[in-house]
Amino acid sequence: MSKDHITEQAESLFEAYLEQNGHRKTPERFAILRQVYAYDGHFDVETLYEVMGNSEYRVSRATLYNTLDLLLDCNLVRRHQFGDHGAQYEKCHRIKQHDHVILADSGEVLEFCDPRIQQIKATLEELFDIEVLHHSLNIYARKRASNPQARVPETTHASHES
Amino acid sequence: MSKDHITEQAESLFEAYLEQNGHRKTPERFAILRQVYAYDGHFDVETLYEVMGNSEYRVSRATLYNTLDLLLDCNLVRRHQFGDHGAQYEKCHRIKQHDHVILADSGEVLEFCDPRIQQIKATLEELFDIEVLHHSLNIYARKRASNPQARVPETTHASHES
DNA sequence: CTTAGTGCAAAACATTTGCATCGGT
DNA sequence: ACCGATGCAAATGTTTTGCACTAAG
Repeated sequence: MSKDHITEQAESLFEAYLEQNGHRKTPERFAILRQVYAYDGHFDVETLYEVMGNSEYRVSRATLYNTLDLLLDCNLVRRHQFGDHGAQYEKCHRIKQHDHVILADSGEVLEFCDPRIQQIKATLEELFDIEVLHHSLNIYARKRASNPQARVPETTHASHES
Repeated sequence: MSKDHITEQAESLFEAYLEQNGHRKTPERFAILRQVYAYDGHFDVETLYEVMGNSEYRVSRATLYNTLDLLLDCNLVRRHQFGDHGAQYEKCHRIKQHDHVILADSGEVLEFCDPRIQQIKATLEELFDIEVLHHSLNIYARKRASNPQARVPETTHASHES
């Protein structure tokens, strides 16, 4: 979990972003970026705060919110609002765009990627004469009792998480 | 805005729901339902609270939240989480399912309905062996400067609001 | 040196909860 | 009469803000 290729790449992008926007390159910011990229899956601010407490740099919640905003702005993290309580964040290496299925019972989050969402966005850009910046697609579902062996259709790619 | 057909229908459904679930049919609950259905477009709890203050029945915020939960449960309203601050609600006559485009600049909300989202849901049901309960698709975009006349593609149906 | 960034604690905000009272059933 | 629903205010949990201090440029 120290410094893989993706994390290094993210650090470069972050550094460039900070320079270009006249923000200071503080050690806290990079410590947060590293911690965010060390994380697999979703996390909330409180969790990040706690785990940063044991890290090289201890940062305040205010700094976390501040830095997460910067990371959102340069697309190095994504923010999600699954339920009602508190936003969830996750790292975002721009490959591997995906959306989420939230299971009602367990709160478990599945990921999937369906090309049709891109088609919808393209259609909307024409229809409304807009430029789509990003989107959020959350499917709320529950596990089915029967039919244990599901087969995998062709268009959609799925992956699991936590 | 008094009592159109849709509102009457909603009241019947609400009444049936309350009976079947052993909830009391209080005047507050029906006053809220009527006010919700008098509303065109999205509203937040605070706005509803204020407008209810001038209404036949003045209700507390607690009752609003409580009643909105009931209305959500019987699918007479939908809840949305567009930005960070506070949920937005809207009435939901089960025809006319739609999703939202949020314009970054103005916060204006456009509505659209694309059949491909249903296809995606069907695919996911097979793929993960789940039963989709509902979904939330928000497209964040900004207006385009150029290309004033956009033409309307075939698959997507659009509507405007606010 | 200048001033953005930080930590801390207080404030703001939306939502939930506890409790006494009210009113459907 | 019973007990669920209400209003109010206090509590909760998350995010923001004010301010004095630190450190990046």
